[in-house]
Amino acid sequence: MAEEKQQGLTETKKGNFSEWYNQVVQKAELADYAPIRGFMVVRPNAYVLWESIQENFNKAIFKKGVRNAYFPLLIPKSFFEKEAEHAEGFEPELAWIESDSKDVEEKVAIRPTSETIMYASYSKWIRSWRDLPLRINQWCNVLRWEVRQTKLFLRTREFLWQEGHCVYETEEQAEKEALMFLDEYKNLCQDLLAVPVLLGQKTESEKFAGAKKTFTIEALMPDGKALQMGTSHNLGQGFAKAFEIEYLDEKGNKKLPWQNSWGFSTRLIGSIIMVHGDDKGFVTPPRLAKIKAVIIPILFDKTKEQVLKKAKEFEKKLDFLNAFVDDRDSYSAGWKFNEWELKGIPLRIEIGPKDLNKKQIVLVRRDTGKKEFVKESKIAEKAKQVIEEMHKDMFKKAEKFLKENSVEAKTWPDFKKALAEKKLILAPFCNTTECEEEIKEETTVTSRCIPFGQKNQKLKCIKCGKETTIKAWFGKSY
RNA sequence: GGGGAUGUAGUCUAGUCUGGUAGGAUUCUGCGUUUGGGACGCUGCGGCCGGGGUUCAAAUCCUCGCAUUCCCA
Repeated sequence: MAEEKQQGLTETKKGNFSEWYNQVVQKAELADYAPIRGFMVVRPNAYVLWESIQENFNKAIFKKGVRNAYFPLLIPKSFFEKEAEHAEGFEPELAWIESDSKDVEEKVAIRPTSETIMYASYSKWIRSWRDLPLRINQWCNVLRWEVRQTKLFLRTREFLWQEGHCVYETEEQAEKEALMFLDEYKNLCQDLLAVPVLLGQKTESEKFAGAKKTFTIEALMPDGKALQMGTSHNLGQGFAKAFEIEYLDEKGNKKLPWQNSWGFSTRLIGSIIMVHGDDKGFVTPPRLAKIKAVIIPILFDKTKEQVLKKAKEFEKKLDFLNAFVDDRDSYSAGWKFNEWELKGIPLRIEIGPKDLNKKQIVLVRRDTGKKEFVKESKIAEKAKQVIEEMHKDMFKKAEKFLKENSVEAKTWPDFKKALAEKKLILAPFCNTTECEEEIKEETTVTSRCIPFGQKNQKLKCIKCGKETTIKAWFGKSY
């Protein structure tokens, strides 16, 4: 009957994954294409997820002393010239503003990231060791003029993100906190989005333009591609030098501070769709969901009034889930089931005449479709419990997939075999740009990260055979 | 970076080869009957991606552009 369900998905997750993804995004009304190539409209169903992410993350970083602020959209050309590596990295993707205005002002570009514009302010604000550490975050949009094929949420020219930018007296502090924020990212992904991630450091060729070190969290998508979920950088003193951020220490000596920056984007929403979505549509991670339950009354003429009254009662009782009654008259119950499954509301509560008599309701989980009869008096408690179970089960399922699809390779043939199986591969690596280039040329895979905490090992690089002490994750990536 | 494919109503699609009144399904409006896994009857609204060209005549042919998408590296 699938072909008759015009509203539902016509492609499966195991079929054409890319087409399935596009359908979920559009049919669950998460995003739509904009009239300009490579741009997207974030629709309310997805924006509410972003707000939920913001709410949670703001709370976490506030406790770490971070305050939110907002800096300008436009960046003067000269700012890009101050830090050479940074400029070189972003130059190809910059969008310059053209203006018919007669004013001859300096050429400006739309921010691809805000290091430069923020640090210009920082250099004015920081005078003393007492001004440090300075920790500022901003939520904003950025623009990177991608030429590659775009994909809703995963790669668009404009996207929403947060970028934190901190300044410290010592490198030790800067790096320690870069790792601390990375850890917050991990918590956000795993505890809120139910997406397991691998932590590590980026290789030389994958690190951020202008950074000394880049740390990352990476997730594995169902098609075997890795998705970078967030990064944090030890920026060293390069930007401080370029933007003349200086301070006087306790002894009155002029010093250059150390910096870090860290960011994640609306790409996270793409990861949720891919990881948790199924053939019925989107599945909202239950802790993330703003509306956690929909109440569907089963209406018959004779009992309509009573059933609706009871449904409204539950709406109030379940206000903490932002539950709402779908009392639309023009749709059958079955239609509503399908619609809310497509849109991914975690819990469905059915109330019909049979339930009234038995003083119960029907509770259905979106992820497994499992139905349960619950006594009226137990519903709030039960709903809370199911939401937690659902989160844990969704995380476990994704974690199992990650484990089953990541392998260790000791030899180059092993590496290529694992690659053919679309796996994430842990392999000894010499961490040179040349070697990484060669691997990329031959296989199209890139390094994802170098896991933390590796003890000194005597290894030989998977490609060039040179001695090394580290292993790195490799895989295709978005 | 290379190679395909597609564009007709909110959605899916017929018509394109061979130029001649753009048809259906679904959604949507309204009314009535319905509602425990995509109900039904009647009614109404809504369309050829954009520019240029060929022609008596273009959804159809040519051309440029725009947009979307898939595969490979």
